Order: sequence, then C-alpha cells, then structure tokens
Amino acid sequence: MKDADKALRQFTGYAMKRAFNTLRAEVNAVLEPFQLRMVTFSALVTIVDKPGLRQSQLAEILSMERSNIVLIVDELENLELVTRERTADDRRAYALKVTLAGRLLHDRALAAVKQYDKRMTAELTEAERLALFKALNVIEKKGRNDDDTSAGEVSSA
Amino acid sequence: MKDADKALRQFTGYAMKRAFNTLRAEVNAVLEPFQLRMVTFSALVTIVDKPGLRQSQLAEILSMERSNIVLIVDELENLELVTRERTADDRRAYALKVTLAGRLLHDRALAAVKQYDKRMTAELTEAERLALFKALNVIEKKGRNDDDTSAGEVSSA
DNA sequence: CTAATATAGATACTAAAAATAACCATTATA
DNA sequence: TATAATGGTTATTTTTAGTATCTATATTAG
Repeated sequence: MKDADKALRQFTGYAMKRAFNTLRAEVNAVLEPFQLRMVTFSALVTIVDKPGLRQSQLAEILSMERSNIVLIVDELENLELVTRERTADDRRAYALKVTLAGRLLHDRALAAVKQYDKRMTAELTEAERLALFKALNVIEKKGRNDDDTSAGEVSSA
Repeated sequence: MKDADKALRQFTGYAMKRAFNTLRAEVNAVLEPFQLRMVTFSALVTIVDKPGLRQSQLAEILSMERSNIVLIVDELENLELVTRERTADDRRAYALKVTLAGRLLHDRALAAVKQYDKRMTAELTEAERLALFKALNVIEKKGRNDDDTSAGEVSSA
C-alpha cells in the first residue's frame, strides 16, 4: 500500500496534520526527560523571556484560554520552575517569575529543542527552511482576517 | 503585546502548531456545510480513490487505529455516503464503497477544499509552496527512521 | 483434520487537550 | 457607591486518540 493517500497529499491541511503529528510526538519525547510538554515548555520560555508577566497575558500570547493556563502554571509551579508572586498594583494578578532551577532547566531544554529542530530540518536548504516558516506564518495569520471567500488582503509582510 | 512570542517563533513545532490550529479550524468550517470533518473527508476521498478497500487498509493509509476507523465509517455510512459490503473472499472484512450521493458530495467537497487550499497559499510563490510540502514530508518521514539519540541525551539533574 | 494463532471489525474504557460556564476577589467606571 | 469589568480558579463538557477486550472468521502447524 505505497503512496495510497496520493489523492490527499496535495492538501496542505493533510500534509501538515501528518507532519505535525510526528513533530509533536518527537518534541514531547525530547522534552520528556525535563518533565516538560510542548505547552509547558512554551509557557516556560515565555516566562523566562518576559519575567513578571501575568497569567492572562501568558494566555493571550499563547492563544489559550485563561482557565487552561492555570493548570499549565500549576504544573510549572509544582516542578518549582516558576513562582506566582502577587503584584503590588493589582492584587488579583500574579507576576510569573522563573526560579533558578527553572532558568537552568529552561536553558537545557531550550538547547535540546533547538538541537532537535536543527536535526529535523537538516535536509532542507536554507531557502526551503525560510519558505516553510513564511508559509506557516502566512497560514496562521490568514485565518484572522478572513471574512469573505474571495482572495483576502495582504496586510503584514 | 505584539510579537511577544518571538522566542518561540523560531521553533518549527511552535510555528506549525499555531498554523495548524487555524488551518484545521478553517478546513472544518469549509467542510461543515457538507457535514464532514477533516478525518471523514480524508476517509471519503480515500474510499473514492480506492473503491472496495477494507477498513483495516483505510486505517493503515490514514495512520489511524482500526478501532477509530469504525466510527469514521459509521459516520459516513449514516450519511449514506459509503456502504459496507461483505467481501466474498474474507467474510470478516468489509469492502468500502462510495454511494452515488457520496461521490457527488465528494466532488463538491473536494472542490471546496481545493479552492480553500489555493486561497490559503495564494501569498506563496510556487517555489515556496513546493518548499512547504517538501518540508512537511521531510518532517513527517523523519520520525520513522530516527535512530539518532543525540537529542534525548541532554539529560537532566 | 483439528488445535492454536492471527486477523477484521466492533465495543468499551481511558487519557489528554481544548472550550465553556460559573464563581470569587479585586479593580475600574458611571 | 453601585455596577461593570478583569484576573484567576474551579468544574464540566467535548473532542480526539489510545488501549484492551471481544466476536467471527481465516490461516497455520502439528
């Protein structure tokens, strides 16, 4: 049964679903020794990058619901990688900060994922890699301003 | 909070997850008038393409579990788009065939998805589009023959 | 030929991820 | 000050994928 899904391979959605399935599995495998998953890794990287940010901001950045962020932060907090500190200006909110252990783990996990990513795309030329990222960004953004069925506007380049 | 996930954007997995999220939502929206989802669409296309194939073959082609295929085929059967016919040579198996209504719906849905796909990638040059597909295929296949353990060796403390 | 084994499909159960809704404490506003 | 909005939490639900088990047939090994 070689090439039996030829009819489907032409579709971006199908090809991407398959690629993303293996990609997610592999990234999770890479992160597993660090007790991280793709989401918790993303959250950790964001917190390191923007120390003091609030959960609602984190949710906004990662395009997730606030309610789902709670469990993510719980997980990172239980691993003692980040802390929730009450903010002075708004006593409802938490300032998310990375602990020392969190930063160390972050550095190692980041390196591992980078290395994996490099290996994953090693067969691609630089032009192809750029094209891939451009395409992913175009596709992601496309959904936002897409109210009509004709060709949409090209806003940001 | 513009560009707040800059640190994550460099990763194929992150960019792809975001792109795929909007892509899946949009494709499902395109398919909704046909009462199809991405999976049922994929199954329908495959059955049209390979009439008479069996559920286990369909599962193999779509890289899904046999048990999950059952519900997919149920759904298509309930919509009277495909039929299960017992095969002569193996009375355990079903030959999956598309009905007339199924073929008509298939043709329309296929056209709709093709049109959407075209629109989605309209901003890309042909070279970029080819690079995207090549990259997706490389990434998907990469997971299969991945004996290199280097990524997992960055072990923790 | 019969017994053990494998396979096709089905069913039920489980686990993970994401969406929704309601809630409390606090802040902003009318 | 009353009302509305916001940050975070909890609980519920939906969706999706995975696992284990079951039946009935088929294959094979002895």
